[in-house]
Amino acid sequence: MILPPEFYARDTVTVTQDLLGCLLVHQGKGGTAAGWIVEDEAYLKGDPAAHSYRGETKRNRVLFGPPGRVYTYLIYGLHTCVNVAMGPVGTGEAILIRALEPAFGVDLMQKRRGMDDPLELASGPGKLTEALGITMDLNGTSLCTGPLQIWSPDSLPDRRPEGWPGEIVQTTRIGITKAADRPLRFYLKESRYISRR
DNA sequence: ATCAGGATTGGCT
DNA sequence: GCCAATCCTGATT
Repeated sequence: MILPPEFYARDTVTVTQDLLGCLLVHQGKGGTAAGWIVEDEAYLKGDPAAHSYRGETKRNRVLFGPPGRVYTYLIYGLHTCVNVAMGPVGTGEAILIRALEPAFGVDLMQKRRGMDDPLELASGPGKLTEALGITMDLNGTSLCTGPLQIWSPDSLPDRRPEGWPGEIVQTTRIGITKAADRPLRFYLKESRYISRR
């Protein structure tokens, strides 16, 4: 089943861990594709590394809306990254989804990425958006009612992500310069589908 | 109006 | 390991 609004209306770090093993599904142009979430990061209130740190702007305004909405942004003029807006209205917290294990629509993901290796299809924040066809027009849509959704792994008992349920590893976040020491990155220890750098 | 820099990736040394 | 690609946003002049 699709994760309900109540799932997101909880502590951000808790939800960041609970999202591991859940299925990110996108019903987009060209078809549907999905992957298990195996790596993600939390960006909190008062966090210098968070896009919301300097207050609300045109770009980050969905972060300050209700939890459970999609926040997308363009990085390095090349790649789209996808987040879940978190915290009560006005808080501006977020969860960055960093890596997926391909699960459904793998052929479509391969076509979009222009490569075959399942280990490389969605093992990074820019890779996974390309593989699922996630673009900036999804910014602000609801994960509970929109074309991009997150499903509970318990509702799909026939297939399981590698290493789930299992040990969750917590480390520092990747690719940031501010607040680089905060341990807010989480991933499934036994998964081979984690981002490299 | 201008400009520095970024929650990345892929290719080359 | 190093570096270019590529462009939008936010801060500054």
